[in-house]
Amino acid sequence: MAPSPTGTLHVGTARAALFNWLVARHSQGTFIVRIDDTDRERSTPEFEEEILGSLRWLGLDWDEGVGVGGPHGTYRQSDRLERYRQVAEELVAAGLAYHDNREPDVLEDLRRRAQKEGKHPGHYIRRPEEPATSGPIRLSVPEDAPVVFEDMVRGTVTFEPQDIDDFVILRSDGTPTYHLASTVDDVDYEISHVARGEDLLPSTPKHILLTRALGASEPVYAHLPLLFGSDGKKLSKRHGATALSEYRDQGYLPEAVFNYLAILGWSPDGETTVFSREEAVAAFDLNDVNKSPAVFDPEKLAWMNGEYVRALEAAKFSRMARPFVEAACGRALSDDEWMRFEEIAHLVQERTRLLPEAGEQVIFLFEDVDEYDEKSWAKVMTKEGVADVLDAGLAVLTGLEHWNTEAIESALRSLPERLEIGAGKVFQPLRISVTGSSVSPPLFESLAALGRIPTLARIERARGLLG
RNA sequence: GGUCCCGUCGUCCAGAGGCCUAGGACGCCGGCCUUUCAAGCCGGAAACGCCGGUUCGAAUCCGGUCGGGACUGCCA
Repeated sequence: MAPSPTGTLHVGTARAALFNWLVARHSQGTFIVRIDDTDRERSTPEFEEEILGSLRWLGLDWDEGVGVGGPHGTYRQSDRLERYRQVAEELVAAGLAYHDNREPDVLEDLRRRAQKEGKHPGHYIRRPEEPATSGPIRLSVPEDAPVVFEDMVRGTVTFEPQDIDDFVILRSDGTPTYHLASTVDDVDYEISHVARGEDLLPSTPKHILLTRALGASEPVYAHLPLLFGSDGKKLSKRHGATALSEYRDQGYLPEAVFNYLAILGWSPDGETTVFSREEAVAAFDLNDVNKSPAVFDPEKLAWMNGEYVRALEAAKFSRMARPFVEAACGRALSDDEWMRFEEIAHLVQERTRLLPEAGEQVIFLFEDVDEYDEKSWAKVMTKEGVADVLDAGLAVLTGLEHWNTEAIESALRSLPERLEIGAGKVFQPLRISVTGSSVSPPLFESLAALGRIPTLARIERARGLLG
């Protein structure tokens, strides 16, 4: 795994990392995280931290690389610039690469010519007659044989030499291009498997040629299908959240995101959708990964998150929900208030897919209800007899000796029969009066958690509005 | 334009010549449960891009076609 710290960790990159991790864990291999920061302009330490943090959050621990060390230094390309420059020069000395001092517009002409003739630029971007001693260094692409390789997800992939141009490996400022740096790293770090996005498939013959020029043999490649947005285009900002950290901040559970990402392009058997990390590790095989791109569906992720939220231990759910509840209320809650939440937390948990939803469900516990959901009011509170229901409710609740779920339930349960109306006709007006909406956690528990005084006050208030 | 990759329900994933009247999941629709909403349960609509070929038999193999995508930089 070799992210570039030029931005936050993208979900597509996270998925590639996830697959790398699965391969390593499945085969008891070594999962390595290195940093591709040759783009000094855009790379920052902050992004690097963000990316590593996101990886850890997802649960992708690495055995070797940035932060944890290993036999190959810092695993940061910016610390190896000299190594890359040396390799490039050795290749020049060996006659396998050359300096190219042609002007950009000369090269541009060659490309245009190729395009005009319906050919690949590789036909013309070649070593010039007169070798230069300055300028960027290009690799000399051997023109005698096609580059063929077995991709673990694509199968056999073939590139003709004319379709590969003599690409730049060392820029004129002496810094390596991505191709050089990443290939040298693969060789130096003895990488056995490279699983990366399909967008790098066209670069792979270059990497293979470079690897061979270095006298090494290439790793096994696996090019993962890309992630698309709902419009079938490469996933980007306009499709919603693309940074993994946004999901963390919005209260998604890492296990759920892990599971969802894993199922994009792979499945253990075609029947199972929800599975643990361990099950994924046990079943994973790069050969089983799909070839076709996958559309990232936030709806299914939300559902999946709900599966994991419901499976959470009660205490853990409360702990995780707290910041979202407080955010919904706009203030921190006292321990006393928090105990009231915990009374109905298990009921909230069942109704939560995304943690922020937990907050919305319990605002009524902590904030007074001074306006009501318009639709709910219109549908329920304007009906005949609602005032009588509230009066009756008020009467039985006021007389309660103990204020708890059981007492409230037994008091209210008798009302429908006594008033000779349906249960819903009794409970919905009370629900709206107390919570402000016709949708809420179960009524008796809600009233119990809210407390006697506020409950009665709210019913009275709603009763007053009915005139 | 060129090179390469891809093509099963709206979406994700099964299917590696007969087990397919194509299976599972999300979403959607209907029902049950129920004081609401969820959850759960039951049921439903929904796909092999198209055309040829190989074969007794093709979603599965081959060719073509159409469609989509990636790449095409001294970015990664």
